[in-house]
Amino acid sequence: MGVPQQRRRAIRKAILAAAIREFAKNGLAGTTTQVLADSAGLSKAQLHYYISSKEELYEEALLHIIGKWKDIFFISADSTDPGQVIRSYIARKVRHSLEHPEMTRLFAREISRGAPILRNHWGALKEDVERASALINSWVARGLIHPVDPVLFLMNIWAVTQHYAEYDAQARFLLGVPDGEPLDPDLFAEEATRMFLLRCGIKPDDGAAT
Amino acid sequence: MGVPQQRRRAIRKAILAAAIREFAKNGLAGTTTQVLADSAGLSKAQLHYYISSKEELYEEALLHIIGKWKDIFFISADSTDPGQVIRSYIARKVRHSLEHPEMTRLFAREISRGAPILRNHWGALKEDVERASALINSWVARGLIHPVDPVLFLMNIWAVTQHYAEYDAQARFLLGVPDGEPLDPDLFAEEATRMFLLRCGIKPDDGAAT
DNA sequence: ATTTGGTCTGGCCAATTGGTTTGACCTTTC
DNA sequence: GAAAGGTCAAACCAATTGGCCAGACCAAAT
Repeated sequence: MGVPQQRRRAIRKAILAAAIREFAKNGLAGTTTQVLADSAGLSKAQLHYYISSKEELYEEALLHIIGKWKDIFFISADSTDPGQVIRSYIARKVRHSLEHPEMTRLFAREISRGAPILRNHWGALKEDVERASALINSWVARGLIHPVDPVLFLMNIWAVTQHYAEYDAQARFLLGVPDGEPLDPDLFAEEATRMFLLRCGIKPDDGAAT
Repeated sequence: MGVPQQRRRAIRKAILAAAIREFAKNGLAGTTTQVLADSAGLSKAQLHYYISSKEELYEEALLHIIGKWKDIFFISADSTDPGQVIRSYIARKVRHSLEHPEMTRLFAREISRGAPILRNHWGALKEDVERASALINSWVARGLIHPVDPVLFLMNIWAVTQHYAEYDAQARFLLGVPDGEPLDPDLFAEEATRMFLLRCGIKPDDGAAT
């Protein structure tokens, strides 16, 4: 691949990052192509040279996010210890939420609108959820955790772990963390893990079901 | 008050409801005054006769929401039973989230943007949180519940209870509930209550700390 | 009947928007 | 070195937007 190809790729990457950043802040309609261009360090004409339309860039940003998530939040079924699986999953999700809040925010915005775009890509989501549900149900069947509705359990984990990306501003205010300083992922992951493990009947410290 | 005054008030109410509905869907910039007018059953000119600007209407909608919440989500300290207080609080929040998802969504959008408007009205929030925190701390001190960071505890309750308003579309898809049918508040409230009570060391069934 | 005050309408305008065009510039290839 | 093709900036365009205005309408008061 030649140098120009690399340059092209770098620009596209910058555009995508800018898109996620800006769309997350003010939504599809609330983000002008001029703002996108500025945010990506390009002129407006240059931006339009690389993208076909604002709407398509929006969809691309969403697809990029769910693709990335599929990689990061894989639930490995090879561990026999539910406590460890849950703990690791929550820790990864919290960390990602705090490190890339724009992704979570953009995703939330889209769902909150009724998911007009992502609606067409829900097949993958369903698959993942069903795989995770099956795993949780198998834990219940083997008596490793207390009975629980796996879908509600998963959705509640998402709710808690994603909350701190979306409500970053509120959390900072209530916890007294200034804007420059990062929020501590361990603080949230700790508490969330304790809660969900307790829900499963697992003592947070030793990882064994009661 | 005369009939014309009533009419005026009814129109303003319709405008406010339309504002919450539409702003929640597409945000401040994404909502045109024409759409607001249509949604309120008025002409655009008529709308502009009743409001001074789109931005001000947006702020009014936000203030209306937090004002309403202050009334609904008051945590009464007169009950000596933490379990009952928590259970009632969660039930009210879930019910409200499902019955008026637009309010929760609009609020979430604003916070997610960094709360540029609501930032100026955070005094009230802080007060409420501090009152609730004091109550929770007193429970801990009296040994009624297990030790817990009250702010994290509260934020996690919000996360879970508000989740189903924001992620309504996703929840419907995963639970297989068609768009016409309402989501069952008890299903979510049940699970959430169980979880947070367990976190406090309260057995969900009898309401006594272990 | 006429005045008066509030309400409403259609038409209008200035500003902004997404996107295009034109022509210049640069790099590669022959 | 010149032809070709990719890249870019400035000007531009059509469409949309928030908001305004002159006057029509209308109910109540005189």
